[in-house]
Amino acid sequence: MKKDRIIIIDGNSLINRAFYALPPLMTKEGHHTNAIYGFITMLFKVIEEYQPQYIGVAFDKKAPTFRHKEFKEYKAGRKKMPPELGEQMEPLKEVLDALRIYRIEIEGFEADDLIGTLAKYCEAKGFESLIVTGDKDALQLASQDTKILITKKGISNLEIYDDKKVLEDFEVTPLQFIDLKGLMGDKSDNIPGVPGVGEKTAVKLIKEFGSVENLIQNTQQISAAKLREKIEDNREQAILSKRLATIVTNVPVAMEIEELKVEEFDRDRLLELFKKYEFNSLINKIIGNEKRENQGEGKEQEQNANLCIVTISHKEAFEEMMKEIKKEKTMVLKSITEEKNIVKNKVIGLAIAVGEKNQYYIDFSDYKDENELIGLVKKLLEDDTIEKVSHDIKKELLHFYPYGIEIKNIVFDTMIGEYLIDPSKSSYSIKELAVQYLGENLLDEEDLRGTGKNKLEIEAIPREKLQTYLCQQVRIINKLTKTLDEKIKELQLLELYYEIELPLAEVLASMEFKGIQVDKHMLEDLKIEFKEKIDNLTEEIYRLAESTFNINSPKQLGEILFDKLQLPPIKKTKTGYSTNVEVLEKLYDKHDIIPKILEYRQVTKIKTTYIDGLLNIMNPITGRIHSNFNQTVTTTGRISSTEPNLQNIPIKLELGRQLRKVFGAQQDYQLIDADYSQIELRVLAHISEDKNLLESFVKDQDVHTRTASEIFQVPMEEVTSAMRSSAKAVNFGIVYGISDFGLAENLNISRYKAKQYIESYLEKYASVQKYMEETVKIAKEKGYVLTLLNRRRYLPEITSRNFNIRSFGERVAMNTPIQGSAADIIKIAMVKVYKRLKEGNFQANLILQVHDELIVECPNYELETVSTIVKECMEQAMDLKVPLKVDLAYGPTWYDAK
DNA sequence: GAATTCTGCAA
DNA sequence: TATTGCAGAATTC
Repeated sequence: MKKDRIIIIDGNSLINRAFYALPPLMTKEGHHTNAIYGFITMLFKVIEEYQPQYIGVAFDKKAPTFRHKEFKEYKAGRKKMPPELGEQMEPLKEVLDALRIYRIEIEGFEADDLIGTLAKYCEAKGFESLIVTGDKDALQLASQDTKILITKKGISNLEIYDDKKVLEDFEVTPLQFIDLKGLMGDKSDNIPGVPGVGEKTAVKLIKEFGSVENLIQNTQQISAAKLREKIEDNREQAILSKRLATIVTNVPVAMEIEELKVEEFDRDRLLELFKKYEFNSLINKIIGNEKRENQGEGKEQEQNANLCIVTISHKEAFEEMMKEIKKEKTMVLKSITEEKNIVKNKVIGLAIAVGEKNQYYIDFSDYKDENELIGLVKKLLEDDTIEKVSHDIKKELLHFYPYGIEIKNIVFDTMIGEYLIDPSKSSYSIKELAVQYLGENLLDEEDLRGTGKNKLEIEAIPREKLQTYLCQQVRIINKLTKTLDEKIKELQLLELYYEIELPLAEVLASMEFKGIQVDKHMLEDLKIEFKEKIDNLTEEIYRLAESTFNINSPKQLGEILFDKLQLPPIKKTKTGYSTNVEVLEKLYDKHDIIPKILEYRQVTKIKTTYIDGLLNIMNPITGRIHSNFNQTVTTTGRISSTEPNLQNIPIKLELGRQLRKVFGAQQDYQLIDADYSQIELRVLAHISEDKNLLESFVKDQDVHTRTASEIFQVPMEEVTSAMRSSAKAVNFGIVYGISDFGLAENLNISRYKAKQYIESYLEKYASVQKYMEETVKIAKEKGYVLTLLNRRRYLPEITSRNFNIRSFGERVAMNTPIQGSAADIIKIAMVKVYKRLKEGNFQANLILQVHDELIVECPNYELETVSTIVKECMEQAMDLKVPLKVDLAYGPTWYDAK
């Protein structure tokens, strides 16, 4: 018969391990959770792996133990538990209670003693015991039936020890482990041992004499005189140390072993706690397990349980569905396409939810007459009387543009909704939403396609799987719409959501679809030109270094510069020497190789990131670049751009700026470039109502010159360019949430001087100071900050007891309302421009946004009108206490339009 | 192959 | 130890 198995966990040891092994995790409300998370992950892992019949977690009690009574310095000098960990103890116990796992705690005894007693008891009963701990002390308990699982590096690796393994690894028996400690002592518990005896000597002695007692009775046999003396002088201390290190195995415990029997956990309570601590992956795991258990007949059927799908494959069925939709007036849609090309993607499947119960699914390859189908879908999606809801509607728009279909009457997007509710999340998938709001576990793309080399092409996914996947999604979206809408209302985000973000999705879709023209020939010529430059520089650098190496590798470059050439290392990174521009510039005159490396860096950056990058991603059909504009990435409300990032095309240095010549308007068109002048400082003037700052903008002064004049106390005419550029840095600093350290770094001046600059700024701009203090205060009280349109960002960092984290929170509190309000403003402008151009049937198109700048591709004959419209929409976007100013220019290329 | 680090580009 | 992003190359796991 198989033995019963018990797992005994050293709670204190394990939670400590988990705490230090994991990066800090925090909930929205600012509770630290990393130790709980790590502990539970580890717990689940051992339970899964060893399937115990019994389980218990032992904790230390605060009360002093017999060891303290015997030796009052016991555990003295031990560092107090950091509060970030301390606050996690009680929550962990709550979770264990929800798991219905027995907690073993007895006053006057340490967890070790309870574990030892329990293990010996179980051994006698014929159980197999597994002790999980991060502490080697427990190894003294190892035997054939009592095994010790010790955490190795991190938390996921456990090493298993029985008596044999202990002997193998440490050359002593488990019980002799105690003797070792008697001699070596233990710093962390403040057990003295014999001074001067370390691990090596202790092992040697115990191997020879067998035990501490035998050793001190036979000291005359120790040949080394010094060692003998040490042992003889510390006899009592060795004995005492051994006793302190001995785990007690006969604690009087009034406990029934049956209490430790594994039980069904309290599901609802557990999910509630996991939700509170935002352990979404654990929620997933539990729900996933339940699904698997209930399954029996395969995953598909289970996943289908909540679905009621009607498949549409002919006209009559489609029209039947259409009737149903018209009755309901609202539909949720989600489609999937072959991954080919943005301008000719082919839709494979379309799922539609109508009301709570019904899902329809159209498999495009099942439908006989494709033209007929497209016609019907067009009629449906363009029907202005039917409201459309989706998750990531921009994607849906793009899926249907190639068919000449424009989805009309879009009323909700759950992805954007959740983004406004909390913009700090790392992902906004339907799966996440389902877990968070409904506790449901869905298929995701990974389940569908697999990962790595086994990843399937979308075309290769079995049809039924695709159908289930999409129908699940529309069902969930439908369920979530109301909840999210209410939340949006509650947070006073209605205007931002319905007037700005939702219409913006369509603007972004159109920008992506349109793309921007690039000059392929020019790029190819540049590629050759830059390759030659790089080859020459490489050769030159190798010559100067007198060896070949990978110049791109900071590690190898560091070795050449700082070891071989003996240049002074200015700065270090986590892994070695820093070789960044600042460092290299300080070394500029120290060696001829440095200027070459700087040039090499500049040239390779342009070639690899921009020239090669752009050529790789050019659309072969349109000859244009269709960047992806993401609406739910930034925490402040800005838009981000990827594949490629068109928001960081070089401009500061002429060499890089030349690249802008490859971005052009098509024949007989111009690029109009319109950018806000000082939008962030204008926002700051508006929010803070600072007299000086307001006046600066109302009078349309050069704001940096004005700032210089204030800080340095000279008339504006006497401001030198050096003063102006310092003032400019201060203005930047103000927007970012200033610190003297940061300003000093940026201006390359002393921290003291930077502090003076800041102080004189805040003195002159007193209301700015007041605003900064106020916003930090509000952030601390409420836990979030708001933009002009109530866009919200939570700041759990701001109450941290860690100075760095808290300071970060404070800077973010100051910066987000400014950066975020500027983002609100340009988004309004984008929606307005798009609308005006569309309604006026202009041929011009908005094609790019770069945070404070809009780019429109415009036919020559519309130039004047469109320029006026763009300028007007931008300047009138919001009514502030200062005017919004827009600089506008146009030309055949982006280079010329700036 | 995925994740992380360093570097550097923009507003 | 200044805000928000994205990407390429090297390196590590």
